[in-house]
Amino acid sequence: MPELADVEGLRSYLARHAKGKRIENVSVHDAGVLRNTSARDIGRKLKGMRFGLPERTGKWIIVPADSSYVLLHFGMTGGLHWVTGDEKRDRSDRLTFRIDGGELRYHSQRKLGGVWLARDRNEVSEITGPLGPDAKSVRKKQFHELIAHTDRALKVLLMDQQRIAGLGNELADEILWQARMHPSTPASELEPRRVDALYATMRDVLTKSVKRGQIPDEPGWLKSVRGDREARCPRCRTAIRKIKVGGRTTYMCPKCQKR
DNA sequence: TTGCATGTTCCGGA
DNA sequence: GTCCGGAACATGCA
Repeated sequence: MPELADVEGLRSYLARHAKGKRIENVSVHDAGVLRNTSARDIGRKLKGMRFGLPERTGKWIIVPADSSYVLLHFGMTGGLHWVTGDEKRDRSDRLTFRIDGGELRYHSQRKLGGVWLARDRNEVSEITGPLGPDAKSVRKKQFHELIAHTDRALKVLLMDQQRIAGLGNELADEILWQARMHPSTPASELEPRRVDALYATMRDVLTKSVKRGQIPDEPGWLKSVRGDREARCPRCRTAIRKIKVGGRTTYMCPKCQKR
């Protein structure tokens, strides 16, 4: 679930329910998601603090809590759940922030993401590591610079967080399918006009996906056939091919996406 | 039972 | 230094 669009959805969900509210306590149900803190430490540091406006960079959510920051990453499975009643905890709920009026639960099935604490902006960037400009807001000129000068596969570049932050396996496939470009195309082969087209498609896919908080699972979207046993291209009905690019399973249409 | 999964990092080799 | 493939992390599902 969590690529740029999903994470942006989680960010606004968090803002809607937790912004400005005081943290009463933090319960850790599975310390396996704590990355640079402990159950005791996170409780001690956050108790009494107020959540500020959460930000998103790439697939990270950074939430100010008074003078410090909470960083959330969701790996391949994970999310947030706001609970106001006495709803029973799910087995994948790993941590709960009890705040004014309810509980914000961080859940993650596979625990590939996690929760970090940072004291300042410097520590925040040490934790996230180097990130390129966010895919949602990168400018066209900068996109050209990022795509040029390398023979690496387009899909690999799009997913490289150090280059452009936020795109994952599904968004990269969706963008390349909509742009009708083969995922293995060496970036340097793209003429400037094609880079423009790729940029425009990326913007369009992201705008529509962010609006829904996920890639639209609708006719006309590659996402709608992802996982189907005998997936067919939503455009031309050709059998979708599954190949490996950059080590990841890649859905593509051999007819629409020529090299 | 085996393979695969929306992410990231580390390691060895070319 | 660059790039690639594979393994690892932990868990559930087909």
